[in-house]
Formats: sequence, structure tokens, C-alpha cells
Amino acid sequence: MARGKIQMKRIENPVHRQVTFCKRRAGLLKKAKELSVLCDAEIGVFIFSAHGKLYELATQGTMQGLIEKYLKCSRGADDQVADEAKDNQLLDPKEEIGMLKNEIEVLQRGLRFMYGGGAGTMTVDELHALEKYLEVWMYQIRSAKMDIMFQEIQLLKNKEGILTAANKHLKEKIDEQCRTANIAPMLTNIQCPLTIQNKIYQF
Amino acid sequence: MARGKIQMKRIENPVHRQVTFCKRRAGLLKKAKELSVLCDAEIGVFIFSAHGKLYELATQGTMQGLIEKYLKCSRGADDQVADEAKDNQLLDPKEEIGMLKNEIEVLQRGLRFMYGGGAGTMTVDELHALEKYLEVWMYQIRSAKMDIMFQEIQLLKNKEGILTAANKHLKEKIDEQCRTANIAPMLTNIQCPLTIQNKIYQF
DNA sequence: ATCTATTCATAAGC
DNA sequence: TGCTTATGAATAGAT
Repeated sequence: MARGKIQMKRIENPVHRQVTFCKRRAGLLKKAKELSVLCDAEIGVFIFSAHGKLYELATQGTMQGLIEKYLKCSRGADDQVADEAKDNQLLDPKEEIGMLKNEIEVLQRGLRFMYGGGAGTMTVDELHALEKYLEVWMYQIRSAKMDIMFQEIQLLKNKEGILTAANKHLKEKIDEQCRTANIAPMLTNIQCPLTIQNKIYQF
Repeated sequence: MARGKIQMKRIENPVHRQVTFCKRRAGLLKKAKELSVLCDAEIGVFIFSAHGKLYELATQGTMQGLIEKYLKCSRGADDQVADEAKDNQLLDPKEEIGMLKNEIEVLQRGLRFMYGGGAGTMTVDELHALEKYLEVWMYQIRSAKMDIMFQEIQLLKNKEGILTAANKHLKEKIDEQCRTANIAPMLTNIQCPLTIQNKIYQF
């Protein structure tokens, strides 16, 4: 920057920090707007100051809308573990496709509503109908989300049950081997797995 | 910028636009990170390219967490002039009480409307207020539900990880014991747990 | 806030 | 996509 490079670490002087925060915050939001305009992108930014105050920017529509779009996009695209994504996809592809088609149809209808003459030509009743439709749509999306999460919970519970059973079985095998072989040193060796297993049941 | 100032409007040349998008996107995310580090701020950015591809940055924790924090912060304030509304509410407790009473009254009227039938007693403004109120209310319920479910999923995933590790450990113990004891009959006995374990990994 | 001296970001070209 | 460079922007420190 200017009149001396600054280190990329927290500015300790509170006055300097506050000043820099104001300046750079403005700069960041400006850059975001520019990128949005120049490259036809949709951008959301929110900044929480150290004191918790919120500064936000949504280049198109509302932040709420952007967040919904974000949540829709980030689902299925990338999760933390590859397995989860696979599981979600494997749950019911047909149902997912059906939902997406339905969503597209609703969206197209909504767009025709919006662009086909504008809201000026719409009666209160028509607007009411559209509102109802969007309400149902929201409900369906929410409902589908909940379903997927419930399924995931169920799946994980099943996994847990199987793993617990397997653990129990393995433990019994070890006990049995020890008894059959009558090898004293083995008894000390199996303390460790037993300890681990006890920890598991504490959850 | 360089080698010629550019106009602040959509870049029409698709190649230039794409190149600029990549460069400025990187620049914006860098600036966001810098602001976060220098000024101890928490920043979330998401960028949708014109083609709908998502690029995101969350300087602290996950984007999910940031979004929740954002929604919590922006809730209670109606629209874009959130700060002013908040300030007003915080600065004047009496006014806040008045507003809450008003909201309660609107809600009560809404309930009478629902059960008594007929919107005749409510104005459009009142209905709008009711709608806003129900929207926030719905969001809060949904949000709480989601939080609980996410927590449950996380807990189950942790359990799964520990159980899997314990299983692996137990299996290794068995293998070790078999090698040490060199007992042939045991080899057939341990097939069963191994089979269970393989089933587990198929999820 | 406003003002510079600097550093930084980046448009254009390859 | 990556690198280079000339130039416009951003901004640190001072006022």
C-alpha cells in the first residue's frame, strides 16, 4: 500500500485498525460491485466487524435470495466427505429429478407471470394465487430438505447400529480366542480395545 | 487499472469478460481475506458467475455458520435500512415496547381473521405486517429445527468415526493374536467379523 | 475527513 | 491458462 508496506496480521493499534477497517471495507464492497457489473456476476458479501456489527452487500435482489441460491448450489456440489455426497445422490435419483423438474416448471410459470405484462396487469387475486404457489413451492423445498436430512440421520443410525454390533462381535471373538488359547499375555493386550469400546458408549 | 481505464459496465467481449472475472474474483477474495486478518473481522463472500457457478469464501468457520450468524443479525430489522431500525429500537425502549404491542395486536387480529373468517376487519398494511411477522416466525422455527438436525447428524458422524476406528483396532488385535498364537482354527472363526466389517464400509 | 507517497491490482498483450 | 508490464486504484500514514 502506501507509505510503507504493512504486515498481513491483525493491526494491534485499535485506532489504526478501525480506520483501516472502514477504508478497506469500502474498498472491498466497491470491488464486489465492480466485479458484479463488469462480469455479470451475482455477489453477496457480509462483513462482521470485530464488535459484531454487520455490513452487507447483495448485488442482485436481496441477501435472503442470494443465501437461498447459495444453499441450493452448495448442496450436493461439495460436502466435507465424498461419501456423504454419494449417499445423498444414491438415496433416490428419480425422486430428485422429479423434484427438479417440478421446480423448473414452477419457476417458468412464475417468470411468465412476472415478465408477461408485469405486475401492473395482475389482479389482487392473481397475485394472491402466485403467492400461494410460491408458498407451496417453499414448503416443498423445505420439506424435501427435511426428508433428506431425516434419511441421512436414519442412515447414520443404522451405520452406528451395525458398527456397534460388529464391535461387540469382535470383542467376543477376542475373549473367545483368549479363553481357548489360554495365553496370559493376551489378556493385557485386549484391555485397549475394551477401553475404546467403553468410550464409545459414553456418547 | 492498467493500459487504459475501463468503463464500469458489462464487458461485452466474452473472452475479456471471463479473464477479468477470474482475475477480479481472485482479487476480491484476497482483499476479503486481508480485511479479515488485519481488522479481526468475519467475512463471507459468495460469487455466482454468469453461468451459475459458485465461488465462496468464509474467513471463519463455515459459510453455513456465517449465514446463520447473518440471519440472526439481520432478523428483527425489516428491510435494507436494518441499521437505522435497530438503532431506533435500541435507543428508545418505550418505542420498542409500543412496536411489540402493535405486533401482538396484529397477530391477534390475524388469528381472529383465520378463525373468524373474513379479512374485512384488517387493512392491507396490517395484513402485510402479519405476513412479515409470520415469515420471520416460520423462519425461526425452521432454523431451530435445522440446527437440531445438523447437530444430530454431526454427533452421529462422530460416533461413526469412533466406531469405525474401534472396529479397525479390534480387527488388528485379532489378526495380531492369530499371528502370535498361530492357531489354525481361529482363522476360520474370524471370517465372520471381517465380513460384517466389509458390509459396513459399503455405505 | 483529506491529502500524498507508495504499494497493489490489473488490462492488455503474448 | 500463465506471465509480463504499463498504468490506474487503493490505501497507510500523516495532517
